[in-house]
Amino acid sequence: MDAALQAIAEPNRRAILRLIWSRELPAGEIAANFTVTRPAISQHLRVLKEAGLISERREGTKRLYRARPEGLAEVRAFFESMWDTSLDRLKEAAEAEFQNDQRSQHDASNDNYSRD
Amino acid sequence: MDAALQAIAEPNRRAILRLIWSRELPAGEIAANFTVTRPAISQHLRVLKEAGLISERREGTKRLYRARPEGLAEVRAFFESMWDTSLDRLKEAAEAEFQNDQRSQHDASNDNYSRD
DNA sequence: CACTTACGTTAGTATTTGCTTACGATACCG
DNA sequence: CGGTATCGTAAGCAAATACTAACGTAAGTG
Repeated sequence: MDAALQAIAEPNRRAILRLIWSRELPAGEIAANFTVTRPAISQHLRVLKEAGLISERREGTKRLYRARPEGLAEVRAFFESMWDTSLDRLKEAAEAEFQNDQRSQHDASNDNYSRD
Repeated sequence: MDAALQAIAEPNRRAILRLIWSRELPAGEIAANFTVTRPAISQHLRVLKEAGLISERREGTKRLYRARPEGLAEVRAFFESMWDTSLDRLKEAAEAEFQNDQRSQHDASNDNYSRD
């Protein structure tokens, strides 16, 4: 899962993933959609493959790539787990609000980032 | 959203996020949970904050940090969108298969950078 | 066979990243 | 005021990263 998160942190790799999410494409056509060189895309494809996010299939001299949704689902589980624990927090917040009616800043969090 | 994905790609930052997901914690106590030095954690906190993933509150000489689920939700939207487009694709694929075998890239995905 | 197509791989490089060791800033307390 | 917590910032460094140019490889094609 660590490798998958690392892989999708790169914008070009996310674009690749989107490109071959539902249709299979040869490496050349994938690379044609980017400004970087073909070897660069080839390297990105390797990272994605080793992260389990895409699959490769050879057909003659071509290599067809396709996204592997199961790989991303693995990453998605990370977020779901976070939201599960977030229920604890919501419960705490609810209890606090029940005890004393204080409307200080329980939702503000807008732009109260302070700066020196 | 780019910054958020980049931020959670780092294992220590994910650990920080989990640590302050449901409870507010001062920087020192956060750092106490790691082997790296306190300044390193301080830098991670800055990255997380600039990515909109955490919020900071000052109390005396302490700085209390807390996760900002809205930030992660933003990232989660990325995954949802992937699955949404996947449905579109599947529908298209089904229709295409029903009608005939036609290969025109009418959807153009998005910005297709070109290169020679 | 030579030649082409469609790729990956290697070597080298500039930039970014995560870290540590100083140092600076701010709130507090006597 | 000086001294102590608590914490961010600056500088510097080793490692990782994303890239390009050049080369290597395997599958056709004549």
